[in-house]
Amino acid sequence: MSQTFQRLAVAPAYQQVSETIEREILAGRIKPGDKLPTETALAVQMGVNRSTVREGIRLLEQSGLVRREGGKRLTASLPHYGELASRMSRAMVLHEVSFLELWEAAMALEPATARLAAPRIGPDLLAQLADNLARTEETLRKGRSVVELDIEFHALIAKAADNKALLLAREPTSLLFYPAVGVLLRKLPQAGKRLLDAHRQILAGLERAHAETAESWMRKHIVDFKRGYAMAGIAMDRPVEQIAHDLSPRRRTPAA
Amino acid sequence: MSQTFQRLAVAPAYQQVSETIEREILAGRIKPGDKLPTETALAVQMGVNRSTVREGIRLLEQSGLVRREGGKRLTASLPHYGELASRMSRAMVLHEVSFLELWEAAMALEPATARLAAPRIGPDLLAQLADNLARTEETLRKGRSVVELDIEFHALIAKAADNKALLLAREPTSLLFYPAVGVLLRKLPQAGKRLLDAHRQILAGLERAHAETAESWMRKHIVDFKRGYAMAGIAMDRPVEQIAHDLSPRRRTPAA
DNA sequence: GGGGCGTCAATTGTCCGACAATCGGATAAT
DNA sequence: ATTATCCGATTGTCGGACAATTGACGCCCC
Repeated sequence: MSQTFQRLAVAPAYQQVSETIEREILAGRIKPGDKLPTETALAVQMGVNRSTVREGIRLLEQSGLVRREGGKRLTASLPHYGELASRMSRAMVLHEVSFLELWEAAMALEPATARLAAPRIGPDLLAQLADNLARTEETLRKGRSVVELDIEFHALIAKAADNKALLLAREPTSLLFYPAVGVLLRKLPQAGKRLLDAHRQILAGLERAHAETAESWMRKHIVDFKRGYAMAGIAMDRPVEQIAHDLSPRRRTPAA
Repeated sequence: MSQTFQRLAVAPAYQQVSETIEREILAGRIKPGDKLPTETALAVQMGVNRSTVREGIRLLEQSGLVRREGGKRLTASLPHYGELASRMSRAMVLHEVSFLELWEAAMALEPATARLAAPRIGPDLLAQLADNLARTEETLRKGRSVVELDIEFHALIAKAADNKALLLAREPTSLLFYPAVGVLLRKLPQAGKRLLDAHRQILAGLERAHAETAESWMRKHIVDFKRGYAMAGIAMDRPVEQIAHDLSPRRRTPAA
């Protein structure tokens, strides 16, 4: 009854096409920005039909290694963080991630991000944060949703931390977490003031390049959300579902 | 000189096909595991050619929402974490992430993961960790590379933390970080013993469900890597490059 | 009756050829 | 110099075709 034989892997041609081109890019023989050969040329070189090449190209296109600008020639490209992150967050939704899980992840990521950002942030991002803060205040006064602004605030800090690994690690969680926080803000109006307050303190810490302040206020900020959920009596262990459903209406890349 | 007009987005048909099917899945009208209609049926329903449908399917296939088991009928599916993570780490390599960035991310993620794992880990994973430890010891004695085992050790802990958001956040970093640590282990043989020691302490903490111990030893463990890099005089701010090049030789899914 | 085997239609993977629309660029006209 | 016109190259989509493989059904034998 031994399971001695595995399925022998015969990859369809279109997959091999994709892998072949991918290897060329990964190995650096085709650099981001370079134009790839035309479909017909690829088909001839690889000895397959153009239709097959096209299917292979679709795979690369979705993985972000290749991109069609406008409607013309194919160019190699670096996968965009935004697309990766939004794909990941969609995956998380499908896997029914709960608010608690998001919160725990945010607890690990956001304070650390703030701490790193403090000594590295420059005047430009500080100004953007200040502007974000002002708009948040304004929006809050009008009683409108500050979810996008909240996401932006934290994303700006992540940018300031200047760490691509961390940026990519936190983005998917953030895309789901803050919308989930939005639910809270609607239920618990006073949470808005607390959010604004925390943002102010965090910014203050960053302005003084004071890592401790930035980190600890960020921690309080995140802790607050969980407290808010408890206070509002929202179930934390249930899937966040499609709260963030209408985000990322991504189509073909608009010209640069 | 105002940039008033954006490129108006005309999505090609194959992309619309992909988006249409994706919406059906995201909305839950097609559930993971369900079989999708045949290519011809889809083509007829959407009023496009089968080739076009196929190209659309490739997009979905790459995003993991759809999967072809063996060689037959198309089924909806949840994106696999492993594939997502390895795609992300490839992206990070292309973006030339440095060891320092990975280390900072690991510093944020791993101790928090260990802390969460401590009260949640079950006997099964504890046994697997113990086994991993034994194999690590053995492998180290033989002077062979423990990179895979190291990755596995930390992945097991992440599994024990039972947090999908965190699992997904740390995996891509981990896939690059530990191979980068492998470089260190080859240069600095005594680091192997320190690694083993740390793993032992972490496991001990987990066994006693002592979050503090697990977390603080994990922190020491990660800090050690940076110290090792400094000691070995390896540049930390340079891209990790294709250290993890031969990982993830993923082809089409072997039959279940 | 149940398990194994052949048959057969359905489906996929690949190929071929075709054509309108669009693009890049060169050339001519204003 | 800018605009208009033309031409070849390339992409997006289509139609049809066919071998290989699969799934399902029915048949046969024990």
